[in-house]
Amino acid sequence: AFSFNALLQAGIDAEKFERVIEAFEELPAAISVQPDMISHNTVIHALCKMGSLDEALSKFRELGNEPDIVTFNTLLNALYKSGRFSEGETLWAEMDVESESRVDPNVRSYNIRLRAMVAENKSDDAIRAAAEMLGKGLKADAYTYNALICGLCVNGNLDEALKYYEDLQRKKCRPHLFSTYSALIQAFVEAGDIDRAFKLCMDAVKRRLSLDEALCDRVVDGLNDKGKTKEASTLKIMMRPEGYN
RNA sequence: GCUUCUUGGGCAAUU
Repeated sequence: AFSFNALLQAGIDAEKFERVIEAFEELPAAISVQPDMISHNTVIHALCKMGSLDEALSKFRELGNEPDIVTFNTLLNALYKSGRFSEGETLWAEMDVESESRVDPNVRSYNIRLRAMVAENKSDDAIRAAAEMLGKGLKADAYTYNALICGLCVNGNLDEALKYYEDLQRKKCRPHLFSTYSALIQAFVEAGDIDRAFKLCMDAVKRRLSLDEALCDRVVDGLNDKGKTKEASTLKIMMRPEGYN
């Protein structure tokens, strides 16, 4: 069944979703393999990716008590991503409920949900959910921080974003630094806090991270507007790709 | 142990 599952996954990688469904329906009888949970999850993933979310959901219902954490995560992600936030929340509640078929949300589940919450401009809910996650003993990872920081920046919740950023500095997990820094710097530029933006640029340089040129130019312009020409030229030199001389 | 689920811009990656 491993090679059967690998075949299904290969179909997803190649974006031949109809072929995945076909193979899932026809091959087991033809080559006498028993689809396992991974097979079911893979085909549900394929249905989600081809936009047949409702079909994916009915496959999920057919599984009864079988669905595992991957099944839930796949469907939650698809629901949230396609703008069906409240249905996602309903499914979350179903997963998170006390019953014999209970499935404990893991860090990935929370990461998926946190992204959805900030995308819905529900920063407070996201902050609460993150705290709840930590309260359960789950550890925030790079995805968690990235989702929170980028989402809070976009929502203009800069104080909270900075808190998570500082929190992140103390951890050793490696976030996706490019988007984390880009989101923070852009948000502070737009909020007119050019000093903070400059400081973040310098932090990024220290981490040997090359930032987006256009964004750096905006910081340079902002510094010049404030008469901070020394900082402006520092940043210009630091950011030059052929720099370090 | 190996196959399924969440973020990601560029560069590079010895045939």
